[in-house]
Amino acid sequence: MLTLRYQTRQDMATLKELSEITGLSMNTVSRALRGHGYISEKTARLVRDAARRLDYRPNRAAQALRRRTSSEIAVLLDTYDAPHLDKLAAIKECAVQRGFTMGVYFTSEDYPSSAFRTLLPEVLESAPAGLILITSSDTILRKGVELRKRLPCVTIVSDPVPGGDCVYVDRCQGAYDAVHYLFNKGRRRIAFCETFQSENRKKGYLKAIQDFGLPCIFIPGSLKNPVLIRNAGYLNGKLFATMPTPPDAVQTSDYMASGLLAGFAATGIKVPQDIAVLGFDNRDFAALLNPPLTTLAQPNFDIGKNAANLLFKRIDGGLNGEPEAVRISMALMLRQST
Amino acid sequence: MLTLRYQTRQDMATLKELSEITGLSMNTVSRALRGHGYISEKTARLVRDAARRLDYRPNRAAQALRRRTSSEIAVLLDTYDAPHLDKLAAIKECAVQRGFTMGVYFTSEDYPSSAFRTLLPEVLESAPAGLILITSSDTILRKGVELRKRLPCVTIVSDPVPGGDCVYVDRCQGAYDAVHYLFNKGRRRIAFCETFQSENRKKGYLKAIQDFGLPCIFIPGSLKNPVLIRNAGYLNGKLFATMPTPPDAVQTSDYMASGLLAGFAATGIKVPQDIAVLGFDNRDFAALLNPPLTTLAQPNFDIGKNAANLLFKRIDGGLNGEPEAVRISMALMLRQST
DNA sequence: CTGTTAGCGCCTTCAA
DNA sequence: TTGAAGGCGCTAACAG
Repeated sequence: MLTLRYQTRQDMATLKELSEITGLSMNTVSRALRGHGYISEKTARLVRDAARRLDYRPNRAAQALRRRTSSEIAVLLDTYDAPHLDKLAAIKECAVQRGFTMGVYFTSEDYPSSAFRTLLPEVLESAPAGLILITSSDTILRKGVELRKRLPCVTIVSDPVPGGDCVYVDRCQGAYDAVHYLFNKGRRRIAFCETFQSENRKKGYLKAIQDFGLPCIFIPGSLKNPVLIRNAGYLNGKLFATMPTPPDAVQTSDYMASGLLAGFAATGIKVPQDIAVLGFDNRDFAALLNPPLTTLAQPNFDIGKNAANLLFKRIDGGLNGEPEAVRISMALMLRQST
Repeated sequence: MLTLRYQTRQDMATLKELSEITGLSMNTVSRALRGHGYISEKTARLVRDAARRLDYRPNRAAQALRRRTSSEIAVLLDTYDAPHLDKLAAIKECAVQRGFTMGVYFTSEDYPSSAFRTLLPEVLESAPAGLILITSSDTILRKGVELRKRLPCVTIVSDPVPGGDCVYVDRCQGAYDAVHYLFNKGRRRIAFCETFQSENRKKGYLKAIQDFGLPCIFIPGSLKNPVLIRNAGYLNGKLFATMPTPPDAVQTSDYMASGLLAGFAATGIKVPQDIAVLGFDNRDFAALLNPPLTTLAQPNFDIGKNAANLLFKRIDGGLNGEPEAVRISMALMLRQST
C-alpha cells in the first residue's frame, strides 16, 4: 500500500519547521536547499537530511508569490490531435527533472472559453516561467514572437518562425525522402494526393519528382475532416483503376491512404504489387490498415524534448539570445504497403 | 492583431491598485469581487467596473497561499490513450467556467518520474482543490478512496469503486446491447473475441447470448499491444474461414476488428454479408477501416463533464456526502460493417 | 455595510 | 558564513 506522510499540502513541512529542527534560521535553510550563496558543507548536509526526513517540498504558491513567477511551463495546444500526447509526455518529463510543473491549455474554436484571446490571459495569469505553443495559427505564432520579449516562448510548428524560438518538423524533406525511397524501389509513376495543410509535403514531392525526372501526378484536395478525406480517398482509389496508365505509387496522408486502400481493394488493385501506398504522420491506425501502411513518422517525443530543452535554455539564460530554429526530420516507418 | 494590456503577470493590476482607484479598502474590494459578505449594490458596481477597466485578475499564487488551497483541478492519467483528450477538454471546460485551472499529470511506468508514488506527492504539492483519477490501476483507485477523506476525489473507471465518487462506463451493458442489436439483425451465431481488459465486455456478451438463447462462440486472447492484437485478429479472421459453420457476427475490440477485417478480406469472406463485425470504443480509425466499422462508443466528453460536475459538487458541499457512482452508457455507432 | 490587522510560506535585501 | 527584517498579493477574523 502506498502511504505518504501527508494527504494534502497543509500536512507538509515548511521552512519554519526545518529551521526549528535544525536550529538554523529559515533563511539559511532556504539557501542551503537551493544551493544559493555561501553555505558550509556541514550545514548543507544537516539541512538536506532534515528536508529528506520530513519530505519537505517548497510551497509553490509561496515561491511564486515571492518570485513573481511560477515554476510552471505552460503548453498551449490548438488541436486535440492524438500525437500531441507524446509531445506533452516529453515536455512533462523534462519539466519534472528540473522541478517544474506543466500546465496544459487547449485552444479551440469549438468552445468559447477556449478561444485564444480569452485563453492567453488565463495562461499568463499563472505567471508561467515559459510557454510552449503547439499550433499552426498565424495569429498565435505572431503573438508568440511578441511575447518572447518578456517571456521565454518556444513554438512547435511546421515552418520555422522568423524572430522566434521554434522546433519544426521538416515535412518537406520527409516527402522528398518518401519519393526517393519509392524511386529506389523502382516506382516511376508516383502520384501525390493533396489534403488539408499539405503545402510542405507538396513542396517536397515536387522537388523530388523534378530531381528524379518523374512525371507529376497531382490529385488535388483540401478536405479537413478525417472521415471525409477517407471517403475522398476511396473514390480516388477507384478513379485510379479507370486510368489508362495508372500510377504505381502514391504519397499522401494516412487518412487519405486509408481510403485509397479501401478503393483499391474494391477494384482489385493489389497493394503493393500494383501500387505502393506511402502515408504521412504514422497515426495510430497506420499499422492496423490492410495492408499495414508504410508511412512517414513525426518523432513526437523527440519534438517535445527539443522544445522543452530550448525553452529551459532561455529560462536559464535570459531573453537576449538569438532566436533558434531546431529542425526535426521525419522517419520512414516501413510496413507492407510499399 | 491581438493586444492585451499586459504581457506577464507582473503587469497586471492588483487589489491595492483597485482600492486606490475606488477609494475603498482592499478588503472591501476583495469581498465585492468575490461576492462574499455584505456589500452595497453601489460599491459592488463601482468595484466591478474598475476591475473590468483594468482587466483585473486575482493573483492565483497569493490566493493559494492565503487560502491554503489552489484553484486547480488536478487530473491524473495512467495511459496516453487518445480518447482521454476529449475527457480532458470537457473537464477543462467545466473548470474554466468556475474559475478553476486544470493540471494534467501522466502516470506511466515507462518514465521513472511518472511512477504513481513519485507523481502523487507532486500532485498534492500544488494543493489542488480536487482530483480526478483516470485509471484502471487498483493501487491508484484505493488511494483515491483514501484521499477522499481529505480532498475531493473522483475516479473515471470501468467498474464502480466502493466508497468512492466515480463515473463509470457501463461496458457490460454496451456489449449486451451490441449482441441484442446483432440478434435483431437476424444474426444467430455471434462470436466474441477476448482482448486485454475485456472482462466487462465479456460479461455482457455472456449474459446476452444466454438471454437470447444463442450459442457461445468464444475466442480467447489477452494481448495488450494494438499491433499484436491486430495481427491476432488477422489470423482469427483466416481461422473463421476454415470453420465448418462459421459465425455470422463478431463482437470485439476495434483493434481486433481491424485485423479481422483484413483476415476476412484475405479469405474472401464478405463483411457484412457473410459476417457482421462490431467493434468497441469507437477509436479514431474505426470510421477509416474497410468497411467502416460499426462500434460501441464511449461518450468521452460526457464522461469528463460528469466527473467534473461530481467533483465540484464535493468541492462546494464538503467531504461528507455519500459516495456516488455515475453510470454512463455506451452508444452504438452504426457504420457499414454490420 | 466597511475598514483594520495580521498573517499564509518563501525569498531578497542588508547587516552581523 | 549566517541571521533579522520586510514584503510579495490576498483573505479571514474582528472591530467599527
